[in-house]
Amino acid sequence: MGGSGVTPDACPVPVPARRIRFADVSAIISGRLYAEYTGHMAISSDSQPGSAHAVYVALRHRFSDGEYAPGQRLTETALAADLGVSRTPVREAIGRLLAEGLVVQAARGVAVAALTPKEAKHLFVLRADLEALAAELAATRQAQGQLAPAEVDALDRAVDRVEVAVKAQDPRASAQANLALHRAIGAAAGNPFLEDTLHRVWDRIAVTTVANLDDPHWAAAITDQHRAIVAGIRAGDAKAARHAAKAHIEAAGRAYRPVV
Amino acid sequence: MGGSGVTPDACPVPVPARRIRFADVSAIISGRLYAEYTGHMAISSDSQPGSAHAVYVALRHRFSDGEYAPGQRLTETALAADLGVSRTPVREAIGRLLAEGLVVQAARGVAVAALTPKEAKHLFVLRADLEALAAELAATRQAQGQLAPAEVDALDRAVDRVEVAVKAQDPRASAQANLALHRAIGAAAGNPFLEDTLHRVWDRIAVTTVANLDDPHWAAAITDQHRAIVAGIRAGDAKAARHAAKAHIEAAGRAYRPVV
DNA sequence: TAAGTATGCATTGCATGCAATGCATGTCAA
DNA sequence: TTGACATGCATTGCATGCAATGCATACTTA
Repeated sequence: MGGSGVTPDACPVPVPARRIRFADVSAIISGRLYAEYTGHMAISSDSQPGSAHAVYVALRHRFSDGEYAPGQRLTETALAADLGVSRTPVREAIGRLLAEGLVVQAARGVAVAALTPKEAKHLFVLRADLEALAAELAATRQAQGQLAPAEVDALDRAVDRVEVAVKAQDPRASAQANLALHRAIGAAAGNPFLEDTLHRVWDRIAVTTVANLDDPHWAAAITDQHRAIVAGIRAGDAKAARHAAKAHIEAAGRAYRPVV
Repeated sequence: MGGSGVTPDACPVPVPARRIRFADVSAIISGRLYAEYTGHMAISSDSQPGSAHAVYVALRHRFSDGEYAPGQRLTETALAADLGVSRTPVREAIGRLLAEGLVVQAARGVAVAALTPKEAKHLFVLRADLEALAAELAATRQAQGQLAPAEVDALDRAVDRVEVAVKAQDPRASAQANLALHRAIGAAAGNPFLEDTLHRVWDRIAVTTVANLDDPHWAAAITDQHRAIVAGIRAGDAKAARHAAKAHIEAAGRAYRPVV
């Protein structure tokens, strides 16, 4: 389809741009709508083909592994060579990361997004409210009998795992277990959009969490707060769950120290 | 546009697309860290060069204008021809839209995301909480004297404009004014991450808002609810503002009817 | 030595070629 | 007429070429 089919006067499209010209021939397919999505909203990350997506996942992994220093510049050429693909899929993956705010536009390409203290504060404010909502919704579902007992039990076990890891002073395992718990709560809320938003926020903070658990004072308090949240959910007490979650994240925000 | 490449003065896409010079900024840094200017978080939409971004903005515009039917399929070839660019920037833009959930992966490419009633419900639950937080933060800032009087007055005027448009039974203007008001509140919250998240949610609902204001019952109530929110903000009463905002969005959610 | 300037090169951004894929349509047989 | 099958073609996905851009370094000059 090179440029051969482009009409010469097709180029100037006025800013309002309200004409759909592409409905010409093939846009609408025999009246059939393709809205057959299966709700792959949150964590749709997997089950997608193509190396562009593979690059995206790989980069994402490296990010949460803290493999790149905040502020570090990434060149698509280097990434392409590193991952053994051409620049096109790399470019596409970077575009998504850009849209998600995990990388920012730098002088010449992109750089790994860093968090200023002020940004961190804002993020934690948002996160506190989102997690409060998640806990609230989870508790509500529990009260309405929409939560499987196994799911609730899993929350308790997740809390246990965090406790063990924290006590073992294993920052990496702690962060992982902690994230798993919060993820589970997010899932228990049963709202895919909320879940998706939470993931965005967590990803943005990712590196932080590791550093957070170094604080012994904070480490001592974390399990109690986790238990309070899960207790609220188990009891179906939306208000209690909300407040516990909010308090927890706010405490986490106060414990936050930038990873310099 | 065969093999000649793009002509110097071609007008590929209807977007200003001013070049910004990073030179000044990055020359100062000159070290390895380009992490300073992470500011472009909320509404970073503009002030970015390149036709890929232009395509993204153009598509986004069309989406919120309801120019594409939900479920309608989009082919990158057609879009490229329509916008007068090659497939590469189109592909990149679509990637971002995909990441934002505004389009979904279809059988052969992507389709405009539709909202099932259940999804809409979830979306409004999230939105209610987010806007509640925004109102709360705005009120808090007002109480702390961080909000310019002009900004607060602007909120009132925005409410007025919605009222006028609704009374004039102009759905399109109503939707626009309504969005402007909510945007202003979001901005007054002073949290770029919250603002960004709100934008995502609004965009996902965009089409809905237009249809919403058709309901006369709802149209009658909307101004009072708006006033309650702004009154709470003006008074610096975080709690009142939060509750008013939450109630407002919940009411909007109930008034929601899918746009068939 | 420090400041200003010119130049080379790394890197991006876009266009396009080529191959793989799978949907849709037309054809043939029961 | 209806079903299955085969074929063609639209469309995507990836790689690569080419030109533009601006950073960094070396060089010149005061």
